[in-house]
Amino acid sequence: MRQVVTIKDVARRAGVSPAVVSRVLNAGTGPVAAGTRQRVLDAIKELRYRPNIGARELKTRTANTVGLVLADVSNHFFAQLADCVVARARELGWGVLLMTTQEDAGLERRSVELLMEKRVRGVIAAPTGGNAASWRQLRDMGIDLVFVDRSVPRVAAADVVHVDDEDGAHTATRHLIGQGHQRIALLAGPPDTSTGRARTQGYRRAVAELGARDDPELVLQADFRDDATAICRRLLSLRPAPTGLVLANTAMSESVMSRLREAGVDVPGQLSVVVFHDAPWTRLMTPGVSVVRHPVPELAQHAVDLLVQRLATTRPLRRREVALPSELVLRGSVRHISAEGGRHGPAADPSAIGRDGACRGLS
Amino acid sequence: MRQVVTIKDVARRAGVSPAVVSRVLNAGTGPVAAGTRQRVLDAIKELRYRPNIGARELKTRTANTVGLVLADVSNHFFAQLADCVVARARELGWGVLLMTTQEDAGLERRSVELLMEKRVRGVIAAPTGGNAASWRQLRDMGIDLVFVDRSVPRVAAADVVHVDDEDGAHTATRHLIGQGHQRIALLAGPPDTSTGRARTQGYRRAVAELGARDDPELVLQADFRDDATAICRRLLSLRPAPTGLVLANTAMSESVMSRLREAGVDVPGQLSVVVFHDAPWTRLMTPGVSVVRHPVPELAQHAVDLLVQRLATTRPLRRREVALPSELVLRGSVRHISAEGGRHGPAADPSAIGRDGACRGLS
DNA sequence: TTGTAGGCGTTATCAG
DNA sequence: CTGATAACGCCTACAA
Repeated sequence: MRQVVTIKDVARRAGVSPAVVSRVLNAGTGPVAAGTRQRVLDAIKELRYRPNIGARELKTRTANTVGLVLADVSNHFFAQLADCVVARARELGWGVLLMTTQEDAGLERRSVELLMEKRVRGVIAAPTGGNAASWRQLRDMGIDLVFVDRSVPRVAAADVVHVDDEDGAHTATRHLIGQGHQRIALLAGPPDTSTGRARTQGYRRAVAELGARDDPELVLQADFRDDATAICRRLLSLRPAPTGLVLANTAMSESVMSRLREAGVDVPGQLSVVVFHDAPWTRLMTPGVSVVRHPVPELAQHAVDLLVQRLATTRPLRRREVALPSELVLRGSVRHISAEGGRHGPAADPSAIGRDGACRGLS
Repeated sequence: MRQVVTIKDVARRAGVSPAVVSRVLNAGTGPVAAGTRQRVLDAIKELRYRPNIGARELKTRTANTVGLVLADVSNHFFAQLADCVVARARELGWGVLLMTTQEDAGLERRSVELLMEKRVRGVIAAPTGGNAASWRQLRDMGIDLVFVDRSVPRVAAADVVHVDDEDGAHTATRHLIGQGHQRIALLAGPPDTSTGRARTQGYRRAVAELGARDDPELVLQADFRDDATAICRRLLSLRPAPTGLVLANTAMSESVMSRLREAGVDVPGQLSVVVFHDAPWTRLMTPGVSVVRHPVPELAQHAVDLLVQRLATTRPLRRREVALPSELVLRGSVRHISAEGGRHGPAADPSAIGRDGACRGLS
């Protein structure tokens, strides 16, 4: 970094002291004569002076940067989340330091450490589930923390905004059941994530309500980095073959659908599918894919708002939790079948095909 | 930000001076006895001390943060780019400050200003095309700059790594021509972006080689924020209707495809399409969409590498430009038609359907 | 091998 | 209204 124009240069140019320049920079911080102010402003413009935010933060002990910790921005869900957070943050004049973890707890820990050393003002994170100690230390340093989408149970001092995934999975599974499916597979995230657990629970509850045997083979909890091909092989080798699938692992759903298609699996003729997260591609498949839609913009907005509130006040707020509902969006990837033992009925249920309307609660 | 443990606290705890602590922090910076070092290390651990990077940067005048300026992370192309850049940056111990501009030159300018004030070490950006003065000032401050994907012609001091879009558009158009299409529409980005210009040129060159009349109506240069529905209406109202379409506006291609599908347009029966950027959804449509594949990971890697090289040396390097080739990936969205006047031939060309192989150069 | 002192660019306090 | 002066947390000669 070469030498760059500082507040002193501006002061000299304007024929005043650095203190005065500082005052015009942060208006309201002290008196300054109109004439002087103009001279300073001119000097700033002529010299193209830019204040050094780092130095300012050192002095004032306040940052204008927040950290955003996500697994993977190439996943559309996180990408959309990041986009919303960054946009909202910019409106408030903040910078966003983006860290990705690839779902790796080690990388996550180092990300948190870097964020601490950078003295960011707050952090929004979709945590892997581990690193409770790191998150706590972050909080101990006075850095506010909001978990979004996922959470870490043992970190009490963090706000959390998430989707009611238990209900979402329950609704999705119930929908399949309502269309006559009895053998329904689930592909969820690992049980050490809060979303993986919640979605599995919702699925299990629906299956239990069906009174069906809870075949553990049907529950696939894949690591986010697992190979989609292997998962599909496992899925397709289940006997008797499931007629329904709840695809609740957002990181893998796209590639799983791709593999299924390559394998010649007819959706919904052969397999009915409901996917978590309303990614754009679900609308482009033929037929469209029924999804559990997550309110991503609201998720992001609440996360930022919770953080803002904490940053605005100095006294400690008690922990808050926002649970947003998801909605089941019916398109054409679920087929109605006759109730007897998972054999396919002749016709697709028109009510479940081609519609893009939403339907909350039980299907 | 509450009071937090500083180097002095560690020094006091270890019974040494702050200077010693600093030396063990930055090993190799000066001598320190083994026993002392251990006491300091212990104190650091006990106090859970984290150095204040901001203060360090103020002193050493070097940052470990780079800025990343993109239009919109919910666009898969940029998301993938961001993911690669962030991942690579982390390996090198850097933080990445992400700024999105929504293709708005004003937002871009403010982003650049914030980056300057943050005194980031370098910036990687896919610029809108304006703000030449801002980019220059960034460089004047000694902040290294690499343009990726797009560039600003009037900013000489920036490296640029991009895709040979002229060739890509030419190849795509030639492919359509080779399959018998004579009336081919283009949807590109606005002409004030380097990619919009290059793709339009490549298309024009191919059309000129065909010897066909260059119907200006066929060239749609849409602003990235334009409404996909309006564009589709315009597209579908062209008379005689084009039989081919080069979708070279990455930000809109997904929604345009969506609208076309909703409008009941048969691809490729009615309209043959080649899309820029190999987004995952192109593989999920039926049939798969032929694409001009951009080497995004290489794009990101080169961008980071160029930046690293600049950051590593103090003497000024001369401007470098890396042009990466794209490749045409044939799937099933282009149909072979008989040569006479744009009427559809009976059968799809088998060589252009269902293949996922790549074919560079002329089709 | 260790400690002291000065300063990075900025803001805050307090005399003029 | 303005200007010295002293931090903020850290690094680095240079002196001990």
